[in-house]
Amino acid sequence: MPPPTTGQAQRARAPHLGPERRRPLVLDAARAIAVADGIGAVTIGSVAAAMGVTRPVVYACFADRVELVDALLDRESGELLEAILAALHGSANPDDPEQAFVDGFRALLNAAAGAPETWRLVFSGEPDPAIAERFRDAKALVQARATEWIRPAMERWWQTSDLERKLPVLIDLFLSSCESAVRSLLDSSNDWGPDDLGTFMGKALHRAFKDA
Amino acid sequence: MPPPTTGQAQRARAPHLGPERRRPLVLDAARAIAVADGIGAVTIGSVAAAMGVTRPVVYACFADRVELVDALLDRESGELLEAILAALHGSANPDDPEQAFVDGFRALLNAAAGAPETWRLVFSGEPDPAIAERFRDAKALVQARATEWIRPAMERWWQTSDLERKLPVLIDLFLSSCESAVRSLLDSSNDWGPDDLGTFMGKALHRAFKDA
DNA sequence: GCAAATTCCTACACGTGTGTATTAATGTGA
DNA sequence: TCACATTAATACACACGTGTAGGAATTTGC
Repeated sequence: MPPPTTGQAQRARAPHLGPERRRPLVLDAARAIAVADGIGAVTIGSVAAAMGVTRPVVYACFADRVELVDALLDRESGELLEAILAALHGSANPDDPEQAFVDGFRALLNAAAGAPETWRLVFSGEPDPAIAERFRDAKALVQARATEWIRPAMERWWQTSDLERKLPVLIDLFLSSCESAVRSLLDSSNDWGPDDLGTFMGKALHRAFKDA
Repeated sequence: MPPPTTGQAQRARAPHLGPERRRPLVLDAARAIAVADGIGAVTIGSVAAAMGVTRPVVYACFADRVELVDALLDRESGELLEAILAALHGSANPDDPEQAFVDGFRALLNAAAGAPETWRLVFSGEPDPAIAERFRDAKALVQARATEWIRPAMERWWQTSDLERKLPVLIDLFLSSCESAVRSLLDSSNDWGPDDLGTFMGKALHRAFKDA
């Protein structure tokens, strides 16, 4: 006997989309789960359940969990990494170091404000050993680029002494400050916007770096 | 037939110690695993195997995984939290704000240098949802104490304007900088020590906060 | 309309980790 | 020395996640 009119009918069969057309939907579902419960909660089963489909359907789109999360991070963090690197490059104002810091932070925070869920996802940390590698790689790239930007700046502007020794410490401090700024921006319990927070943080970090 | 002289005899039965005497040994094994492979690798099974014992023996000491890791974090992070709070309190030099920052960072980093494994463990992040809560609690406590310390300082020393709005941002920046400093100290690829790094970071952060 | 290819669901086998009842060994005190 | 309490090992049942084969439904092309 087919289910009566009471309650929901037992779940209807999902439409025939095929791997190609379903793949983006899988990533959407995966992102929703990751934002809500962390990347660790993204399993083949949870993604399948979230989109009302069985696990083999997901396996038809991605070979395994790692490949799925990999694809998710590729899609989500691509423009994010672009934004970070652009924020570093675009702020190379050779005459006004303070303005360069401010411009950089404002560019970074405007990018974050434009896609808050993505940033919240990537900045929430990496609970999964199979995924940790990706984060390490991305961080290493940003670190390298930041070093590229900061080293000549400190040489040119402030003739900082003993730079090779201080640089690693300062780079870590700089990146931590960027993360902190993004956190503060995404923290909805305050009313900071990208521009005023960027100015505030940029000026503070400029002071910290100026006489280092 | 008992095992011949070749190879190791099949593992001997563990001595009768009882839960009370074995509990600290369990925590030692758990810490070793956590330091080596992260807290996520601390399972009842892995701990039992590491100490040459079967899982029920571990269950006799701790009701479940959460309670075990909880106890580990209690034992390991107790004096660590003490050290952080002491670093905050001890540096309340009311006349010289820069020296206060330097003293605070130096106290923090000296504590970290004194028990590097513990700090590396706690600062490596929190891969486990069941454990994340503990970290959040500890962080909230430190944040509250840091606010207590920084708010009057900024009022008294610098009459910072619009403090209520700026304070959350500055506190997050401050704590991020502390984490960054500890990371740099524990990073063996450089030659910074607690005192010189503390001085360097303390001065930098003082400049950042001075005219915020 | 209807056959055929595509796509989805059901069902299984496996691995790892949890938590517990039962059985066997060890110490210990009389 | 030997019975008895304590303690450890074996073995089981369960939950959850992975990954795969085979049968049923839906599209699509003719």
